[in-house]
Amino acid sequence: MENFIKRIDAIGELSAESKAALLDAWEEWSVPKDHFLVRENSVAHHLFYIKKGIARIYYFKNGKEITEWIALDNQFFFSIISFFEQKPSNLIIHTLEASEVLGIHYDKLMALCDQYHDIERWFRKAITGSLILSQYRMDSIQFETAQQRYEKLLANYPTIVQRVPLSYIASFLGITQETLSRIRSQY
Amino acid sequence: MENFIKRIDAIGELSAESKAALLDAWEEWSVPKDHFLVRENSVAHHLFYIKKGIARIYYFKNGKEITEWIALDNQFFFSIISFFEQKPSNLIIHTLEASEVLGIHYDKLMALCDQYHDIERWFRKAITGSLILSQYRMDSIQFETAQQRYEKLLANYPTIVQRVPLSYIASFLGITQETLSRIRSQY
DNA sequence: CGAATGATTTGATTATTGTCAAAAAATAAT
DNA sequence: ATTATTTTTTGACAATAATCAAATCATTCG
Repeated sequence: MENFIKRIDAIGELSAESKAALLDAWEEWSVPKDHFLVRENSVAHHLFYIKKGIARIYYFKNGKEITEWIALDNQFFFSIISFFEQKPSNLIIHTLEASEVLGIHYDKLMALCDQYHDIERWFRKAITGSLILSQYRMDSIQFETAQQRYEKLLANYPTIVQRVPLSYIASFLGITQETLSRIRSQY
Repeated sequence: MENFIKRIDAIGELSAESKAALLDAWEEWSVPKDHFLVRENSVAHHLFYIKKGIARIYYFKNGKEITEWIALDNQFFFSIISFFEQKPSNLIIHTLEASEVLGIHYDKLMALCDQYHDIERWFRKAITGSLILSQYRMDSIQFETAQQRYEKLLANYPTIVQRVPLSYIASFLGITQETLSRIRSQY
């Protein structure tokens, strides 16, 4: 639980009471490899945090799998559009390793935001962080070559190559697996 | 002021008191064409709303202008990273027509968020909208061809082509002006 | 172990867009 | 109105990555 609380604290300060209420709202699951946390065409009810393991967030577009995000140890992750709009989406969340996952239900989080002003602020800051990340990622997709994006990914997550199949990494980078394979052969 | 209030209301409900406080916090400027609302390497102190006119948000990257956003009538716009982190950025905001602009100062907005829980929630919802938009834009950049992106832009903002130079539109779409010119010649 | 299945690499070709250069068109200035 | 300046278009070519196909390489299972 240690790292999780650190991540919660890093987002924004909370009163003791609010923090206790927030921490209490998370459910915990231990799931095997190849488990679906969110299935296709369902509403994303939870915002997740991965304590241990790997989860892949992906969807089908014109019959092809598009990997939107790969969440490693100690990351928050969720299906942004489906979660906020509480509408079904084609987004799928699937574990690539046996994982320990925490999740908070949309209704519970909203209730906490209603009840505690500082949780509302905390969540506002969390979303702000997401938005900033999204801006950086957009810049990366638009202006960096496939090779630069791959090198950055390696620098940020050195273990990812050993733990995630090439095809998923390629699709996360927005390139084909053939292109990624050619980039790797250059080393 | 009519449309502005509609946009404020559309984001989220506010009590009469909060709404009055929020509305009171906006400053109003009438600026000529070619006016800089935010200069390079300065901190973005304001979140803006454009009542009338056009503003372009851009920055220099490797000596080239990159247009991050083009704000037309009745849109909110701001330099996301600089505003939230209150750090100087290379982002420039510049009017392309004589414009009427509203702006709220970062400190004032934060103070209102502290004071009124429902303004905090309102702002959280506003940022959520921004994040969702950002996700859709990322998808568009990654998977749509330049032509598809141009057609979408035309559908959403039919007047933009008459009001904004081609080179800015191209840079907003993430393509060169030569490519955009070739797309247009196909019609 | 050895076949079968799945993942990755390699090869050949094509499509899209970028780059650099110059021409043409549009706009502004004298 | 004519010149000057800016903007847009066109042309030739190069670069990046996609597509389709086949060949390796690795892993799993009987």
